[in-house]
Amino acid sequence: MLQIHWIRENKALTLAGLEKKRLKNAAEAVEKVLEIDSKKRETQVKLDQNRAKQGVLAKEIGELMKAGKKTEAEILKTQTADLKTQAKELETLFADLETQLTQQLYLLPNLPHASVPEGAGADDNEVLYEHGEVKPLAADALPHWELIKKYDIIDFELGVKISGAGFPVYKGKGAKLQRAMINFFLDQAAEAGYGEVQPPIVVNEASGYGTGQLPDKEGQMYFINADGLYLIPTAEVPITNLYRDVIVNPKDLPIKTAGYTPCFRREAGSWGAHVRGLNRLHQFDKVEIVQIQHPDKSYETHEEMSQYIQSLLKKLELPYRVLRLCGGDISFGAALCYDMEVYSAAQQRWLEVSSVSNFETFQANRLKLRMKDGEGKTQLLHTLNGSALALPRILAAILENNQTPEGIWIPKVLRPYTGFDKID
RNA sequence: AGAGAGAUGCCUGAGUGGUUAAAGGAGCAGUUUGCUAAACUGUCAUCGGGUUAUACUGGUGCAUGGGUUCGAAUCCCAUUCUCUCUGCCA
Repeated sequence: MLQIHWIRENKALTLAGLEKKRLKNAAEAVEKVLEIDSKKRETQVKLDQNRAKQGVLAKEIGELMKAGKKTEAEILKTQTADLKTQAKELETLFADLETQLTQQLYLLPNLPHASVPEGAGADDNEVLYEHGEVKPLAADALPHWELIKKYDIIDFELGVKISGAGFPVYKGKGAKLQRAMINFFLDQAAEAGYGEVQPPIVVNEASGYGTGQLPDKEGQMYFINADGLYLIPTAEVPITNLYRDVIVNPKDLPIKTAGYTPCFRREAGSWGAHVRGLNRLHQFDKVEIVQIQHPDKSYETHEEMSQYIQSLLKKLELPYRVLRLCGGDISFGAALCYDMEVYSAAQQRWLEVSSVSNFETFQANRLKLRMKDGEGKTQLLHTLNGSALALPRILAAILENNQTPEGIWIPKVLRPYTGFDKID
């Protein structure tokens, strides 16, 4: 959430940023926010003055009562009564304006970083870097949804029976490979200095608001009605919310945390060849890395996280590219976002396997995640996160790219974890 | 799930209706000593008004939401959470 006093003082910058993000009616939205804000502050002044008077009167009444001057106290009481009726009106108005302001602010996305390219959608994203050779496959090469049947390592029909579409059952070497990847990613993260956590995979409403999934992406999350809890769409939610309402010591920065969790997404309305097989699931596994950083250093950190994620892809020997998302494609809360995509040879398309974002103070403002700066003032921190990595599409790419007549070769780095070197 | 106790700032913790969220600790800033340490002083949540910025100044905040009262950390109601005991259980 953007900070209202920042918008107040940087109206032009706010507007330009919102337009780059392709927010509809940006000018209108900014005007509305500022108007509510000014009314709210006006009301607060009146209310504060009213309360100040009430306080003075209450004190006087107290003294009169002590002195035994009951009739004089009664006179002052009638004055307080008038103030109280006024105060009640002002309080209602103030609360209403406050709600309105929050609701309006929730509608505003984060402002994009200066390096974010202009653009309306996925076609305008900037390719920053490509790595690895895209080898042509044999004419009889199969897409991963055929390979998993051939080698019997993932069963979608069984998943349908016990849960529904998009909930695959991993079997045999498929299940083992999943477990191997999780351990590999967690070990790598530990080596890179991330503290490991195992967070809950259901979260309350406050956590959903903290990282920005609520209110606008409510429909994307599974909701447990009986207890008012949401299944997490990503470990970003519980891990970042560990630091909700926390004032950290700047010496402890950056705070680096990693965790493995299953992720749940309803993905309402998705269909077609692009969501076939492992391309898009309702439940999948992911290792997530999160950093909390000093505002002056968050862009260095973003670069460092991007390099770290790329190092994983290199070790897995997968061809990949890095995109800098344009204003129209970048997510609601992010100021800067790189997507990592691996090339899926049999599908002949790029698959997003990671997304690393700097949220600047957008989440921290909702989380009330702060530090004390040099002058003893509280200041919002920056939050960043990235997938390192999401398993299903990595698995799809490994299956498709590494298929040979003898079977599917496991990347060398994973072999100590799987205990086998090919699926056949 | 049942009974009892409890929830106060970054942390510990006093406070049972009348100006003040006591006190201590951590952190930070300043002063002093040749460095460190120590000592001393200050600061310590949040929204405003005011100012170029200070200064100055008002409100709110004792788990959350209501209520009683001229006045609530303190009394009442509801909710959430924590601890202890009992029950159940991977």
